[in-house]
Formats: sequence, structure tokens, C-alpha cells
Amino acid sequence: MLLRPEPLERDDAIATLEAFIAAGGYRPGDRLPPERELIGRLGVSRTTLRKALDALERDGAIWRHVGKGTFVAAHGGGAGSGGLADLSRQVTPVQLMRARLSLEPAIAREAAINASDGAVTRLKLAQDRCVEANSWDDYEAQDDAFHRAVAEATGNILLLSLFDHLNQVRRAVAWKTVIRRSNRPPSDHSSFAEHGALVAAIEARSHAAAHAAMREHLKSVSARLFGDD
Amino acid sequence: MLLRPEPLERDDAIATLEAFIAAGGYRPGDRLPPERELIGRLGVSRTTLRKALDALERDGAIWRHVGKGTFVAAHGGGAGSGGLADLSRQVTPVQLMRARLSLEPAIAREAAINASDGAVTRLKLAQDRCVEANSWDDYEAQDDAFHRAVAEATGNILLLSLFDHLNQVRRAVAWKTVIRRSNRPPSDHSSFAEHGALVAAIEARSHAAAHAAMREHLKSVSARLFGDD
DNA sequence: ACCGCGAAATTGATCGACCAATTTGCCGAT
DNA sequence: ATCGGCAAATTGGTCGATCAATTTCGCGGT
Repeated sequence: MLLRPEPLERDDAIATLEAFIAAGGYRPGDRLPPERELIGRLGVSRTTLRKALDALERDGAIWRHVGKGTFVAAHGGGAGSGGLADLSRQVTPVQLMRARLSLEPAIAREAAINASDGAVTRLKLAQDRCVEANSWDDYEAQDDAFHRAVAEATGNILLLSLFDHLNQVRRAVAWKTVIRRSNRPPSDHSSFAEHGALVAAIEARSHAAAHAAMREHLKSVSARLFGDD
Repeated sequence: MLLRPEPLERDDAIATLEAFIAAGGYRPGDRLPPERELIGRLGVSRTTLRKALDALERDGAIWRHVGKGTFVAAHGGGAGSGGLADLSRQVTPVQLMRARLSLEPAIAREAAINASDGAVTRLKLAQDRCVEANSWDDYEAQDDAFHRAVAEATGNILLLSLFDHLNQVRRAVAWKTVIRRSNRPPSDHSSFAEHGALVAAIEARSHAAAHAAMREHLKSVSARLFGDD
């Protein structure tokens, strides 16, 4: 009589595949055996193998291309890469601000180069809503929207995606240290003028000015958070 | 903020299913028809339908359980999540290069400021491996590792995470248009000198030079990909 | 009325097969 | 020697089928 072999669980197949890569001494960039050969070596069907490969590709541990094969990604078997929760625990406020200072001025420059008229209009709208905010919480939400509008104005969804990645970490990092003496931003809040300078630079399509304006704005924010520097 | 996937044939099933839910007037908490009934109504196989259901479940749009059925989740749209797969379909090579030019020079500057001695050593090692590559595939993997080593040298895991995010999209997008006249990079390949200049700038802790070196390197890569610009 | 059990319903997982899309490399013609 | 084209290799996607795991529900007995 024919006994069906115990089918490997899907997670088991992923673990088996990872073990195979590790035990096989595959280094980053190396090519894995074809799928139809792996199914023989690992003892699973192609459907199961491909599910495991899909999972590993989502994690960035491997990459594939039709006609070429399956390859081990540059950075290794990769325990938990990209976990957003991990990041927010490990990133310090200083690191976060340095990352913002690295990315956002460059985004502002791209916005100045590529912004459509409609994007500039939306930018002004977001700026107005910042001024009209009637509580610190509301102001933070509107300020968030303003910065995202700048990223949207680049017309580059990859840059927008990078900004969102950064922004999600920013929201998750605990701030605690902000001292607010009034219950809403004063009308001479320096950010208002800085936002205005940034919008003006983008509208004038002056990429250097936009870069500088965003940099100054973030340095101002940094100074408020950490004290003078 | 809805990233809609290009209606490639497989995502067609997802779109069809979403349309069915919307058109059927299903409200949050309602139960969808069984899979074997849906395949008849939507005209797809159960494998394809289940792939679509998997995607919707990952997005949080539906909820399933063995023996009970499939239900519409509480918060309908399932906004956001910014899937990586969607990105690689929508980002053009030009957008990708502009994003690299926005982020990577800033990373190089941070690396020059913050790199430890050990990081510089690892950087030189990665550079050597680029020169020693004996095939274009190997060179690409080593070049990938070199650029990541620069991001690691910043000592800022948030910047590293941003780089990885960008890099994963790069691997999925950049697979065309490259013409190679030899089977391995020639020894006077311009990237070698550019990598050297970058490493020297970082080792000298010269942030302006590192920024410029990375920018020049990427512009050189861009020129090779797209022709002179 | 209550309880228990088993059949039916339903999703979960896997399998093998087929065809499509893409890359690679060989082989023949010029 | 060079170029073109075609066949092989390889991953991508879909299909129908089978079995497993879980829940629901009706039906019969007490």
C-alpha cells in the first residue's frame, strides 16, 4: 500500500530552504539551483517551493528573474530586515533627525525641479492649514501633511515611498522632550516663515533655494528639540 | 494615497474581486460567497482566486477562517501598506535614478562624518571585491555590496533602512537597457576610480568631497544607462 | 427540552501538469 | 569572424484535483 509522505508545513518549507542556502555555502550574488531541481532535493512540490521563494523574496533575502534564475541577495539570510517596529525601538532621536536632514532637503530640491502647478497649489493649501491649526496636536498633523505634500510634489513615487518610510519611523519614535508653553503655536512661530520660504522657492523652481530652505527649517526644528547646536 | 497596481493579468483577479465586493454591496462584517462559488462567478480558477484573497487578507481588507468563511474586514479600504511589489511596477528607471541621486550622496556625506575605522576598512574590502569581479553579474553583486557598505558606514540604521528600501526597488527595476561589450568590467572601468575617490573622501572625513564623489559616480552610472545627459 | 454525534460545508495546503515570458547559448549562414 | 535565428533552460502564472482541518447544523435519541 502507498503511504503518502508527511507533507512539510509551509513554514517548514521556508525553514528548509533557508537551511539549504546556509548549508550550501551560497554567498550573496550566487545562483541557486533551478526550481525543478530544488523540489527534488528538498522533497517538496513546486507549488510549496514557490510559496517559500515568494516569502523569501518579499523579505528581500533572494531575488529572481525569468530566464536567469534565483539569486541570493546581497545582504544575507537576513534575520528580520525592514521590521518597522524594530526600527522605532533602535533609532535615536538624533539619528532620526540626521536622516531627515539627509533626505528631506534633497526631496525639496526635486520638488522645486518637478512640481506641477497643481502640486504648488496643494502645497500652499497645506501651508495655510498649518497656520490655522488651533492646537499643538492639530498643528503636528498639518505639519506632517505639509512635509508629505512636498514629497508628493516631486512627482516621484519612489521618493514619496522613501519619505513615508522615514515618516512612519518618525511618528513611532517617542518624543517626550518637547516643552510647550502655550496650547497652540504662536502666530510668530518660526516654522511658519520657514514653510513660506520653502513654498516660495519651490514655486520659483529654485532648486538650490528649496534645498537650503528645507535644511534651515529642519535645523530650526532640531534646535527646538535638542537645544542649540 | 491609494497605490493602484497596474492591471497586469494577475492583479486583474484582485481588481475583479474588489469590484465584486464593492458592486455586491458587501458591508464590513458581511460574509462573502464560498470560494467554489466565487470561482464560477468571477471566471477564475481557485488557485488564482486564492492568490487574490491572500493579497486582500495581507492588506487587511478581508478576514478568513477555516470552516466559517470569508468576511469583509471592519475598516474597508485597507489603506496604505505601500507594497514593494507595486512600487517596482510603477517606478520608471529615470525616477529610480533621481531617487538614488537624492539619497545616496547624502548618505555618503553622513558616512564621511560618522564612519568608524572599522567601517572604512570594510569599505576598502568591498571596493577590492568590485575590482576583482570576474563577471558582470558578480560585479553587480559586489557593487551592490559596496554601496550598502557606504550606508552601513553612516552608523545610522534608519539611513541604512532607507537605503535598503531604495535598493530593493532598484534590483526589481534595473534589469534592462544595459549593453555590455565585454564579459567582465574592464580594468579602466570608470566606476573603479569613482569608488576610489569616494572611499578616499570618506577616509579623510571630508563630507563635501564624499557627497560630490557619490554624486559624480551616480551621474556616470546614469550616463551609461541612459546615454549622455 | 436537551444532549451528542455525524454529515455537510468551508477554508487550508499541496500536488502535478500545462503554457507563457524571458534569457542564454549554440549553430549555421554569410 | 560576424551576425541572425532558433532551441534549450529557467522562472512566472494558471488550472483542476485531492486530502486535511475546522466549523456549522440538522437529526435522532434520551
